[in-house]
Amino acid sequence: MGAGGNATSSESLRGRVKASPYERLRDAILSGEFEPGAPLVETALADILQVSRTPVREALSKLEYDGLVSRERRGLVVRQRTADEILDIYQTRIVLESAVVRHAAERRTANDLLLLRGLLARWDSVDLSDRSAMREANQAFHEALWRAGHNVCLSDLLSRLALQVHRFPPTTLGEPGRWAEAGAEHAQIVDAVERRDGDEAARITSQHFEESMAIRLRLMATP
Amino acid sequence: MGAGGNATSSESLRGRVKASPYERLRDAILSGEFEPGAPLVETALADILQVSRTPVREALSKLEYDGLVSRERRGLVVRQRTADEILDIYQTRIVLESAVVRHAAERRTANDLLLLRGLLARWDSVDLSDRSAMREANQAFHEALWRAGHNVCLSDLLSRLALQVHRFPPTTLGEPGRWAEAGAEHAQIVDAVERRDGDEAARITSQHFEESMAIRLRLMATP
DNA sequence: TCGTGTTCTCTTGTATACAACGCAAGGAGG
DNA sequence: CCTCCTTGCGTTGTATACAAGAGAACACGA
Repeated sequence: MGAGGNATSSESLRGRVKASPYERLRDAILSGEFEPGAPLVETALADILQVSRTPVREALSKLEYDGLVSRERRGLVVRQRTADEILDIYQTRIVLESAVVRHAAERRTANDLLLLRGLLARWDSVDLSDRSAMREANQAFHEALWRAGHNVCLSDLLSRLALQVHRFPPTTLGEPGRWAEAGAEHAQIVDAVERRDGDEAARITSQHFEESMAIRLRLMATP
Repeated sequence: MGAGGNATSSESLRGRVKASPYERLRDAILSGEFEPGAPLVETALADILQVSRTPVREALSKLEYDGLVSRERRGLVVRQRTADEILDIYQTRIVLESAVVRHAAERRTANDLLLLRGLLARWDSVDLSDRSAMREANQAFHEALWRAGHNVCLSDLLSRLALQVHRFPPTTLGEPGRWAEAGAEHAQIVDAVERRDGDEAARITSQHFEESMAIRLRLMATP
């Protein structure tokens, strides 16, 4: 189809040039360009991405491992998470995030702390009308925390888990007042990590994500 | 099997018929048929497995995600874990296993308990000279524990993590006296789960895996 | 003898062709 | 009118052909 009139999703998918099929498809799913439950036909995606089926298959296979697409009786579809699964994912994430800050409190270097303080300082200057900037700032902070834990296995697991709750709504930080509250909690976590107080850091982290989970559940209940 | 004379690894790889390339390669790596660091050339594996490169590539891609193979500058090799990485994996596993039994204590059904008791009862009748039977019994018990936690996300993560420490030695349960000790700890865990005492179950589980980690580190230090 | 440039081979990445399978629609028989 | 079978199409799974890149070996010159 020359002019490419109808396909709503082809626009931004065509746009990104240097990214791999995996990254492009992943971003398309995470951004909601593909609705949950939408069928993913290899030949169609190959057409849109302007590559052959082979790299598309590879990308889909990775996305299946990421838990972003699932295999139906026939073909793959964008994975639809149930409320129960979201709950499971959050509970798992709470466990892992708490563990990682406990490690961070024990193992953090001066550099880790510097980086965390830097990200914390930028928190209040983020434009609250720009959701993607908010998401990015939050992501950067938590990634810095993961790195400060100095456990590659833990941070790998967390980066994969984090993918699965980036789906709609992309963040729970849009709730009124939540941004500032989250910033305060982050500061408390960094303080505890600086004091090498693992228990306290883990406690606050738990609370922080419990709150986030509660907001998401509320959002899911009232769409 | 006709000509396949030299290849030491082709024997059991050719043997299994119905298994997918992924399963066959995974088992070959886990069983140590492929040495850590050994190069995995697609065409060679395709030859051995009697399939084309396409399914082999797919299998290797999954194995890379499992962390069992890693990508060098040129091609893939069986992943060699450093002592630090093993430590990271164990620490992560301790966190997750503790969390799962805490959940199990809260959510276990009567059926879960029945299954666990059944596996526990079989523990002492396992042939201690049969390493693979030991590994299987242990695996079955822990999988039952994962299921009793009723958190799909947690059990998925754990089943993948468990893959990564199945490498040599396949189990730490071969140490003198460790089998009985582990059985006793398992029984304590199940008791705590039955009493719905999550804290105690988590505590014992932590200890259990700390011990396992200590044995493995000792084994790694003196090969 | 050592360093460097070039070629050559081996391996991966990509595209395409073919086979097998499942699903759906349509027709025939009860 | 309903049910069951058959046929056709769409999609995935597999094989193979081709292109591009990285290393190694070799030859040539200093």
